[in-house]
Amino acid sequence: MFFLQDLPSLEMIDRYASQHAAGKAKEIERTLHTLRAASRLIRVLDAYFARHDFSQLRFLILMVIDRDTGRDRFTFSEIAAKTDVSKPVMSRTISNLVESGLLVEETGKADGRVRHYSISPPGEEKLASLLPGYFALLTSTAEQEGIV
Amino acid sequence: MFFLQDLPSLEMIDRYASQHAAGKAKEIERTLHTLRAASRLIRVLDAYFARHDFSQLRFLILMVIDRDTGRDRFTFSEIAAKTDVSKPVMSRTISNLVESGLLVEETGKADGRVRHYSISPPGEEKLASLLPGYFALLTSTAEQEGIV
DNA sequence: TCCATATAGTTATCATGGTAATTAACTGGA
DNA sequence: TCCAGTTAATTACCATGATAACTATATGGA
Repeated sequence: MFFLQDLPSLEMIDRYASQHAAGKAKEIERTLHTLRAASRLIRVLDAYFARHDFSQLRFLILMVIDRDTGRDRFTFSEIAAKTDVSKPVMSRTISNLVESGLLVEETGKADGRVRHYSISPPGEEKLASLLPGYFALLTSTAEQEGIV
Repeated sequence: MFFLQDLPSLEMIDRYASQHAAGKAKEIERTLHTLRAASRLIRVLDAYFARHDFSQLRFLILMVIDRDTGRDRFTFSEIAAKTDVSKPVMSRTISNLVESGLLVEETGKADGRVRHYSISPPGEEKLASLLPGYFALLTSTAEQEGIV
């Protein structure tokens, strides 16, 4: 997350960056602006999921499993690859989803190390209940923050 | 942070969002793209500060105190207002900076509740040592991720 | 004066991100 | 066959974000 209420002015950026990024002040300003807008959007989304006793990562895990209409089971590694978080975080988060009954776990028959996961009916319901609000926030906040 | 390696395709977004955000698929796609790019940049910056035994927030605190050329002391509340994090996080992070000698703390004479902070010479040095790499990453990563 | 209320900051506790080290299961060559 | 190396996932531990509850100090009216 990036946290500044007031972004540095162009003049300040120039003062700081002139030695090592001369002439890039305008570019840096735009990047900081985008960074702050995105951080705020992430915060809004996190708060939305927290209000529903959920988290963005749990939501995204359900989504990446659900969105592939051709398959219903994915391995731990496949999910991890789609979501770009570290394995320990994925491990903990998936365990949470299994404990709360939103994912179903099966250990691989061919390879005993591999865990397979599919969405349970309650998982489908949870995902469906969160999607409208998610997309609504995504569009409205992005507009407010000037991301789009 | 936002975590998806593969963003949902336009078709998927349409399928998910059509009921509640009809016609906004293109907009949602752009927002998700920006969100992912910003998350990656934040991760790169965090890694940069971690390599230097620092954190983005500690850096930003030094910067907001330093950048105001007209003043050298700021109260806790002033710093908190400039940086948009919760008070407990600010409290912990400032304590850390004071313990490591980068900030100097004084308790207010007029009001015993208020804490004033100024940057120490080592704090100035630390800030100066981090600035070039920070702006370099900001420009290069932003370019790579297509933020600019 | 003195207490109720307000304000500044801290402490306690939790959630969720990370890396390093570990455990469990598989694989391939001596 | 069997063990050295590899791969899949977990455990242990830490950093940094949050909210709720608390402590310490100040203030203003009876």
